[in-house]
Amino acid sequence: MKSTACIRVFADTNHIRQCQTRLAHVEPALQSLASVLALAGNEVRLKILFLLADEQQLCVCDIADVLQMTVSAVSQHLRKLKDGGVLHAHKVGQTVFYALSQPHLPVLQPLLAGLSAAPSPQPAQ
Amino acid sequence: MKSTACIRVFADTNHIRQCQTRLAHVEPALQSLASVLALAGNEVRLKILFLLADEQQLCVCDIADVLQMTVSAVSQHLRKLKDGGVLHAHKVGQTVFYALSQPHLPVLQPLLAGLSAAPSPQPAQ
DNA sequence: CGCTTAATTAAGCAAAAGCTAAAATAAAAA
DNA sequence: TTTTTATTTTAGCTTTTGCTTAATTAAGCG
Repeated sequence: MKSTACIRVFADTNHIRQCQTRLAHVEPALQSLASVLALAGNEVRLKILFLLADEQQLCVCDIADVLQMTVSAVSQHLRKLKDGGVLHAHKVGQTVFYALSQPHLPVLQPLLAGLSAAPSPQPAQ
Repeated sequence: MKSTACIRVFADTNHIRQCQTRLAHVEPALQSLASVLALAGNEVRLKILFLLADEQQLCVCDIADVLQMTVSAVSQHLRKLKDGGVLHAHKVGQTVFYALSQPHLPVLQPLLAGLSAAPSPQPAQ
């Protein structure tokens, strides 16, 4: 993808290759993490995750009410979160309840917990 | 944004309003967090962050070499990260070095640290 | 069964993202 | 000063995202 390489003084080819190796090593984990962060990196979805961390479980309708959004729009977000393994759903009668799912909880819990703690962007100085 | 409210049995209006209040409370922090996660939720940018966590600082050229990407493409990612307060740059001669910045480090550090530790998506069972 | 309710899905569209290629800055070096 | 090098910026284009509206599926209930 790259045509002209930099010919700077410090072009340490060994170093470059070392970085590439290290990257390749974590590639699968990094890819997985990136997808979770991409899901959480949307304000609406992060709100949904925050609510579910608080409330254990909520139905589509409740979430739509809280966020003042269309059921359809919310449902589409929930689908993404479910597909990403962040949420799981269980149906009771005709209502579907969503809840945080195990797999990525270790990543999300601390982020969500930080929200209730620190209101400002700088968390403790 | 919503036309018809759900008329389900458990439509607890008080509960809904309680959730809205709690959300409103963390709104600024949540917004800030979402923007950082959105930045990190891109594979290329997450790689850049991972590299910088390892290497302290790198120039645009180095990163482009490691990622096998155009300098221009990398530069555009770096700009977003810098605008988001995740990175800062300092120029030495004609080369610009980028490094992780303080403000959002408490959020990012644990995520990046988790990468080197656990190769699989499930971090310890 | 037909009707209502909860939720999903599909289609369409505007906005945002991410890349390429080319032009513009800026700081050495010749 | 002209040229080279490192980086940024711009324009253009394709893909993805997130919403709306309308249609569809599914589960009670009269």
